[in-house]
Amino acid sequence: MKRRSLSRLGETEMEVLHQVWAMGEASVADVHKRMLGYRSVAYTTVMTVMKKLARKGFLNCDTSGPRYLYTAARRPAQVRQELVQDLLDKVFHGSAAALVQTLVRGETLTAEDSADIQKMLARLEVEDENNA
Amino acid sequence: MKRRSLSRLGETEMEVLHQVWAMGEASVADVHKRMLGYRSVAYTTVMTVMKKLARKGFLNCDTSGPRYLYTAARRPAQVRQELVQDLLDKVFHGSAAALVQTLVRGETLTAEDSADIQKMLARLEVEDENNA
DNA sequence: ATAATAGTATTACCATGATAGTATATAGTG
DNA sequence: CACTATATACTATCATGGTAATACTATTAT
Repeated sequence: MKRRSLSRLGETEMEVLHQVWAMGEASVADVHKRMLGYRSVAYTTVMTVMKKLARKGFLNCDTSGPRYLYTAARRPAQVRQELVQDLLDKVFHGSAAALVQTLVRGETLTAEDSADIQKMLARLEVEDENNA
Repeated sequence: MKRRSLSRLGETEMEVLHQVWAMGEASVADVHKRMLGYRSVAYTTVMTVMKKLARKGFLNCDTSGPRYLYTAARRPAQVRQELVQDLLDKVFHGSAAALVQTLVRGETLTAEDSADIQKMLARLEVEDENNA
């Protein structure tokens, strides 16, 4: 079976990952409680998902204490990067410009987004010049 | 249980969809032949995927002729838009700027990409002014 | 008309994601 | 030290995506 992109994450998995990232260190109970704030889910479901995330290398689990404590095993930025790359390849054949164009046309960009992005690109160009 | 995965479209599904978009109108054989150009896949696999895409509303199927002809049921731009929105929500909590920042930091942007994007944003601002 | 060909329908298997019930271990408390 | 509250382990169900073999049907060439 073709084990494609290791960064295959389901919706709930992503959700849980976000919670752990946000808390830095979390038990199953911690994550469960936070998730109950906006939707219903069983404690055991969260547990299963966290275990899967650990098996896949997204989380580390410290089992030395009375309750297991999970922490991020990989840098969030890195994980996000891979997810974006995935979409980029699959949907836009690798063209980042095409992706941004979709954002522009979809009216998903706020004025602030636009300004922020321009700032980032400007900075990027300065760096390029320095490296050249 | 309609929880779709992060992309709501599988990899092969996306691949096939791209082929149909590229050809405008295509039979299973057409798509299959093109796919064989870069990877091996069974004819029946392509057929099954196309049928699934039709059931999900991404493709229309004209069964009147001797062979079924599939066409896009929804505008590609629209579909891409949704896929990006999905990633935006799930991974970046809706922040387009954060997404682009990931692109920038991941060195996925070529100089042309950067230039293209700036052009798009500039155009966008002009439009905003006109609408204001 | 019949056989070969080409196309579609049916069916199925496996992996994995989403969800959760039940069983077991363990830490505090009286 | 036994008891209960809680956490984890095990297991199960269901949906869907990827893959494809096999069976059926229609077109075409002889």
